[in-house]
Amino acid sequence: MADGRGVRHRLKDVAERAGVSVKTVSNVVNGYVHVRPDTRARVEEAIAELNYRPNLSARNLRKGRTGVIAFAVPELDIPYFAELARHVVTAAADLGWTVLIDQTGGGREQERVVASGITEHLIDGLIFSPLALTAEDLTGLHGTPMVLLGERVDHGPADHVGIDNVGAAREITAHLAGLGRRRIAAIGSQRTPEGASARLRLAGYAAALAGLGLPYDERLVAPATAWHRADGAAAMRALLTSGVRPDAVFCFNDTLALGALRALHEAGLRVPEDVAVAGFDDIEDGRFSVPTLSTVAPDKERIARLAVELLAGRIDGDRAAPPRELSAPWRLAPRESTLGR
Amino acid sequence: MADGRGVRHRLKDVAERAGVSVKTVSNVVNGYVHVRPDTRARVEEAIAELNYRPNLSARNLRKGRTGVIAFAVPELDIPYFAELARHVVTAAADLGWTVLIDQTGGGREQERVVASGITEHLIDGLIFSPLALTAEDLTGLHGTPMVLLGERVDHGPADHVGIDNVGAAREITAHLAGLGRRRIAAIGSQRTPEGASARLRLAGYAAALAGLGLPYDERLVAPATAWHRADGAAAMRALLTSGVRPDAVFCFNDTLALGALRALHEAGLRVPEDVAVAGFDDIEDGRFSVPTLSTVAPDKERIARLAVELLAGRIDGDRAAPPRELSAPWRLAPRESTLGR
DNA sequence: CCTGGTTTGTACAACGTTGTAAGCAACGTT
DNA sequence: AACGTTGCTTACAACGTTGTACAAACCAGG
Repeated sequence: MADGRGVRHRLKDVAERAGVSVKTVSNVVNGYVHVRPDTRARVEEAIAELNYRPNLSARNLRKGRTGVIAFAVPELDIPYFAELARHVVTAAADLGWTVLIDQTGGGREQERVVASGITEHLIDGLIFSPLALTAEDLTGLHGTPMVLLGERVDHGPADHVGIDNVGAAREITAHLAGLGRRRIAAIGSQRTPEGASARLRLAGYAAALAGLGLPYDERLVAPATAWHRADGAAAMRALLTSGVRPDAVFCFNDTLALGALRALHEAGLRVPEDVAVAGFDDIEDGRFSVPTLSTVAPDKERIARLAVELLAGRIDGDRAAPPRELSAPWRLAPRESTLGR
Repeated sequence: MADGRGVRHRLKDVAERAGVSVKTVSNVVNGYVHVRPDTRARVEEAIAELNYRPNLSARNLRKGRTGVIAFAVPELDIPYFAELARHVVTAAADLGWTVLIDQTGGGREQERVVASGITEHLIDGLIFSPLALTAEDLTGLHGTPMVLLGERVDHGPADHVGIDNVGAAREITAHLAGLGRRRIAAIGSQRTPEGASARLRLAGYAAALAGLGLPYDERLVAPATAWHRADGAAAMRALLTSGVRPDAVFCFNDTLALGALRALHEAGLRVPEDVAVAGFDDIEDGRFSVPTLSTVAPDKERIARLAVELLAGRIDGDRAAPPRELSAPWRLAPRESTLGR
């Protein structure tokens, strides 16, 4: 009869309607066992009639928990982060958490604000993929449990999930060399302290060359301040006009590689016949680009699940335990941009 | 001296340290004007020393507001939604709101759960981009202010922001015809009730043909259940093997178009010489694909801003006012996939 | 029919915050 | 000197929920 939709009701309203105490309704709502079946039925009926929904702010205040974790990324529309976000949301939902996604912009100050807990008390924990933050920015502020992703703050004061960047970069470089390429360029190096991933992938690249007895040629290493498509295209153009003529190029992520493909196309060069191209991240775009993109495929689902589980463990368990370092698997995904059709 | 990081402090702690009442601290925190400078200074010092942060759950409980709005999309890693999400987060931040991003999966039941307010009391409002939901699913449940995006629930019981799909589809089809193409195919039609955007874009396509005196050929209209790259590729392949040979194709979104590009490439056909391709959405990928993708570019930033402003208006103002329908501008973005290089 | 245990329900206080009403100075005006 | 005014501060109650402590009702076993 009474509908109640649109109006906010409280435990008290339900209690009055069912003729029981507020706490009994609370017990029903929370699945407490010792409630007589007929009482329970009456309460549930009242709940349904009033369309009662618990006030989460009040519950959170009382319990000291919100059931919300945040996932902070530099930018949401960078495909790698968007895909990762999807997996984090899914993994969190499986464990009963809601995810609040936070966009930092990637600046150090903004990231520091996020880390120091601007959203504190609204979230129980934070999964953080920083770009610019240093380990020092993090020491001392352990208000909220935190799990770090990416390579920026390796061995910092918080739990961390990453992959073996050096090994993966070495393998994909070796893959290019295995095709007979000898003048293998790299796109995406960064001199700034922010470039932790860049540093590791460059190290892997260099290690592969050394292992194969190939020279490390400075001129073949192109920097890229950001890792967007436009930066990849610009770096590729710079390589092509610089006189050195690579026969392969390892881009430190897939968007750089897609930009490089574009620049090679504009220059009238064939991929992979003239220049083989490889990326890193295995984003969806690379499976449908022309040509399809060879890449390193990190297990994003695993990364997300490990991060969520690690965080859940921190929230429920020992917050003082020493930081853990977990590594997710990856595999090589060779496609047309190196193998041809 | 006393650091206090890592420990949670309350107004009471700050008050004791500063030698004032709890309410005075609250007043300082909230920028209340009538606080003597020296008192304010003492309080601020205590706040800094204890690294005090307000408990948002408590504040929310007291104020009846959370300062959080939700943005619900089918999938986060669909580029269009990812880009839209970024704009929503940015627009919301400008107005002092935090955005909680919700992933529905696109199923009707899941969407209904989100709409009926599973997160109720945690959010002040909801921006919702439904795929499967019907207007009936929404009637009656106005617990939380809501703004709808997309074409699924046009003229429903809630505020709505969209673009002129029919007009945009007609224009881009006319653009293809203007290049001299006569056998213009369409990819992305849907017979299900979910396909509201599909229906409108198909109508625009048909209207353009009619206006130009071109025949509407059933065989040139390819269905696609989902609008991912793989579906676009499959639909294109089906068109090519069906015997009808289009000289242009209008895909109802950009990911379909990128898939179509891929399939055309595999079939050895040149774009745009043999087949011109156009999409819809103007996602970042299309600006770097080979060839770059001609498309309809909706003003996503405007859509996001309108939605946030509309929602903010509902939250602060009249919730009973009749639903508003707003339309965001769009423009044609012709690129290589129709113009060539 | 009492005894002692379990089951079922209740009253009260607390979580940390802010709105309300009111107190107390210090001031300038009659 | 008595009187509002204004500026600054405080005590108290409430927001809606759940944990604690306890009372009432129930059930067996003697």
